[in-house]
Amino acid sequence: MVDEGADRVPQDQLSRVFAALADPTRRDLVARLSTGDATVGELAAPYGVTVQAVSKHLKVLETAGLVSRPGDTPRRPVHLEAGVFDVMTTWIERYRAAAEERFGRLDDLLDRMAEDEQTQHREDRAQR
Amino acid sequence: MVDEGADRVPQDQLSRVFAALADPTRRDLVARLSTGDATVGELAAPYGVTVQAVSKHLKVLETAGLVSRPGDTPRRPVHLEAGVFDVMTTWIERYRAAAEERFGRLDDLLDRMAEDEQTQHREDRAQR
DNA sequence: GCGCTCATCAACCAATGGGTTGACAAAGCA
DNA sequence: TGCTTTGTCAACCCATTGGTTGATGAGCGC
Repeated sequence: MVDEGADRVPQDQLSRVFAALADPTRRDLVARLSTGDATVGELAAPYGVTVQAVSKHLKVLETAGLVSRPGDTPRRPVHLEAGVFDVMTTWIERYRAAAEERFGRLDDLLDRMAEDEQTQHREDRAQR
Repeated sequence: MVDEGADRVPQDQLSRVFAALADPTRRDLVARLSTGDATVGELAAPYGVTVQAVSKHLKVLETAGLVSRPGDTPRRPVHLEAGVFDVMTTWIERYRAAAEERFGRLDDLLDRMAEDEQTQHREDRAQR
């Protein structure tokens, strides 16, 4: 309803991307992948969790489209797909813009109200 | 580790904001609030869920800082705090930028490799 | 003051999510 | 070939979450 026309981005993917980045470990994985591709083992090393857990995290990131892993051999590199960020920023900007525009209108309204109040007084003493 | 210095934005809030927006109902609430404040009842009306459920969603949005509700009387308006969007876009842009810069460097690297191949011949006189 | 409506709180339920351990498939190396 | 390393799959555990129903407070209209 409010979203009519916003379906250029499927709601599901939006949910998956936001959900994927809701986890601090996964955000950190993304952060590290932003500096270069890495293998699962390399990614798992710095954490206090098992490789299996990291593997799960990567699958979440993959189904969200944030990460790709060409091939299916061991030691294949994990690659960050930064393009998906656009899906989020597009959504965010849409509503931020709407909210700010509304603020703009509100500010205008307040300005006009304040102005009217002042005009009240000016009314009495002056018409220059 | 990769995040050193990125703590201007507390990880917790980042998690809460992303998690809040991972739910389609909550995204829709934000969308509708971007067009103007509303009461809980008004927000709940269009959905097939109970008012209690919407109340819970609003609490999630509130603890994420996405929404505020001044006062504590019934029928108080729910207000969108669009400023929190910056928390997300800041995070996103940081790593998008890093990834894109890396792509840039990769291109550079490939360029340099191609160049080196050509430079092989010049090697003879380039004493270093 | 008496109800009515609006919203929250509380308890509960089913489903999801992040984590573990254990078993297993697939390269790489002796 | 056989062993080791790397990663995934499967089952299970516990905490969290989105939803419900039921009861309880807080203002507003009569």
